[in-house]
Amino acid sequence: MGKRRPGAPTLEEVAVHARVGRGTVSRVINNAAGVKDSTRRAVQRAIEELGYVPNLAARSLAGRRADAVALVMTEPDWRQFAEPFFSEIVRSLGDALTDTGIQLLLTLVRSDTERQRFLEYARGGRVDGVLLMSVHAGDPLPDMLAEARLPTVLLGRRSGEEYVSYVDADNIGGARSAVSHLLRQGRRVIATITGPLDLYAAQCRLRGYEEALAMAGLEGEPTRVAESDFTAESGRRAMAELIERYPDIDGVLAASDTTAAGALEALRAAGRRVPEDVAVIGFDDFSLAQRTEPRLTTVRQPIEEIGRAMIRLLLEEMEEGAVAWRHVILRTELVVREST
Amino acid sequence: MGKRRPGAPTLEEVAVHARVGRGTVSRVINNAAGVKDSTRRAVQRAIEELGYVPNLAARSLAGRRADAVALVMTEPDWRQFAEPFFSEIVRSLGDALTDTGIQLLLTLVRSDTERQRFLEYARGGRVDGVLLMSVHAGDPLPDMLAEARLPTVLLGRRSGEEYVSYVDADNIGGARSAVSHLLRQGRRVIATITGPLDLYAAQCRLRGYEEALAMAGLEGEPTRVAESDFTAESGRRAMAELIERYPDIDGVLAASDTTAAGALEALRAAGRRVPEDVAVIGFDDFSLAQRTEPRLTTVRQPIEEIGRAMIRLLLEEMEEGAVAWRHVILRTELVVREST
DNA sequence: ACTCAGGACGGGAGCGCTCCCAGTTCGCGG
DNA sequence: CCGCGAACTGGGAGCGCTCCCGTCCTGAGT
Repeated sequence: MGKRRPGAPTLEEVAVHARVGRGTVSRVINNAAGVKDSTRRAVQRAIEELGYVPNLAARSLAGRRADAVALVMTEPDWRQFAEPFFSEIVRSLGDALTDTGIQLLLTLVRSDTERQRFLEYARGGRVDGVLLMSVHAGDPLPDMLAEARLPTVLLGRRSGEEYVSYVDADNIGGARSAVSHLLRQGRRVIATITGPLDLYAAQCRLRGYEEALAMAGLEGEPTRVAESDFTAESGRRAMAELIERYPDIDGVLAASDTTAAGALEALRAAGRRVPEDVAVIGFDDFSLAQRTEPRLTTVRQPIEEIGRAMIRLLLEEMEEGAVAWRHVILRTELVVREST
Repeated sequence: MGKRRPGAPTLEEVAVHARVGRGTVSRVINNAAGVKDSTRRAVQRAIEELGYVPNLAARSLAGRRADAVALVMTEPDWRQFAEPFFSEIVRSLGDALTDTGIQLLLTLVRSDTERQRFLEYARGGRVDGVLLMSVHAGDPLPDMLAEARLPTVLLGRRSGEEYVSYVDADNIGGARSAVSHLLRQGRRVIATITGPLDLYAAQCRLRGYEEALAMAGLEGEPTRVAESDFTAESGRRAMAELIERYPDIDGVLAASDTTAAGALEALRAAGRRVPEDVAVIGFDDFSLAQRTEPRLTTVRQPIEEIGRAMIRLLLEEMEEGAVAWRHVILRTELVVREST
């Protein structure tokens, strides 16, 4: 299956053509020091003339590295997270890798078969490290990768777990400061629309909401909670439900900007003005937050930093050989706009 | 950068452990015939005991193939196409590959640098073939891949181009039959919401719309067209615009189900009943079409078949070495539900 | 008992690169 | 003009596998 381009020139042929040794050609294509300028140019001309492209399989075999890392997504997330979050993360990871010469490969793992196949691929040495998108609690993949001693970094913690490297945003703090902001504005009937509560991030945001109320001495109050799945549609439904349950509601923290956008629609439909009657806060601060009407106050997730941190941790592990687990929790920040 | 797990067992070690030759172990892990059952079992036990995993770099080097294909997306599409179309395609490609032992790798190409890097990766032999998502007209990637003699299959044609293999749906026919359906229902003021018209698929759907009107002898009529970018939001806007321009509108063909969903909202907001006042037809038949209110009549794209066809063409090219261009145009089908 | 076809099996010869050491050349002070 | 580090350069020794050919063993046929 799949004969490769036959007769592709080899490094050896380039060496002959340039009248130098293999070692020298190798040094040139790897930009290594210690080659006279004139020699280097000669080799480069030979490469040009022959249309030489290094064979990556041979390079991997000899060099014992793949110069590639995988970003693995499991089915559930990449559907619901799909839109902005996913694409933003991929972009920021791509940016963080641009000048490392490392290829970013996305892989979908939707079934046990595919998980197994990916594992063989990874253990077979086709990637030097693995990035995992929001892994669900029961997924055995992180452990399997650890067993294979493959450098691995998770995006987002799973509950409490420490024996794995991860990068996460301070969801608790973000939610807390959002709710505090509402309280400072004099709002008193504050509800929250959560994400799917089997996701640790969603649990954290809920916790932050509760903590802020507690800090304000409102512990006695009932917590007003509706669950969503991060989509606009579910946000609309959840908001409608909250309006019904708490007619005097005057503030809402949504699970994401998308959810908040849905909530805004529901509020409009119910004739409530934002922010006069009800203040709304989103989460994420993707571009959507600036296109809503009114523009959304939201908790900014530092996507760019998350991507950079993930790559940094992964590279460190690749360097040192996965001897320690690293955790980075990035600060979130409230961005105040017109909806509060 | 990135030392690989040191001391991973090699095929040689397995051979020693099982007291057989390297050849035999190779035959076992490749499921090749000509190994006595008892021997095979012994080897498998040795593999088990040593936790042996084949080194894919060595296998690629010796076997001259990568057992992987890349699915390349360029920035523009994977944002706007994003949601259902993209995920459905990936799913169907994944399914079509499951029992070939070939890994599907997604790659994002967002800049010239990344295009170049991917090309090196592909020409370096890390993949045996390339699948391209809806490539835009000016993209040089297909030609570069052809030059490198890498088997390549496009999803969706670019205008008229023939010197490349592709799989596409019959967009013209689909749009035509949708509009004919509306005409048969006695609708006379029929508009269309197109996709971005720099996309050939969108042009084709528009052409189908025009052809159906022409076939019905309505050529004199003005064509009623508004452009969208496939999102629900743009569908809503386009629909609102059409209502204003053609108050007596009684039928609409939308660019996609998502667009149609937006159009439904705009119609509801304008107090038009569907299908009594205005009939709406979508395009794609993704699951969304069954969740709208009313459920959407739509032109079904055979995603499953598209995925299978792409893989089939690619495997054929990989087998024969990219000597011919193959084209497959798949029939679309009108699925009538409640919105007409 | 002897022959011989055919199924099993072993292992040499690479695949194309990197690593690294030994050899060669160069530049410069004495 | 010689001596000596330092800067270059060449090429052997693998990396771990597949391919393939030659050998060995088995058992049926006579």
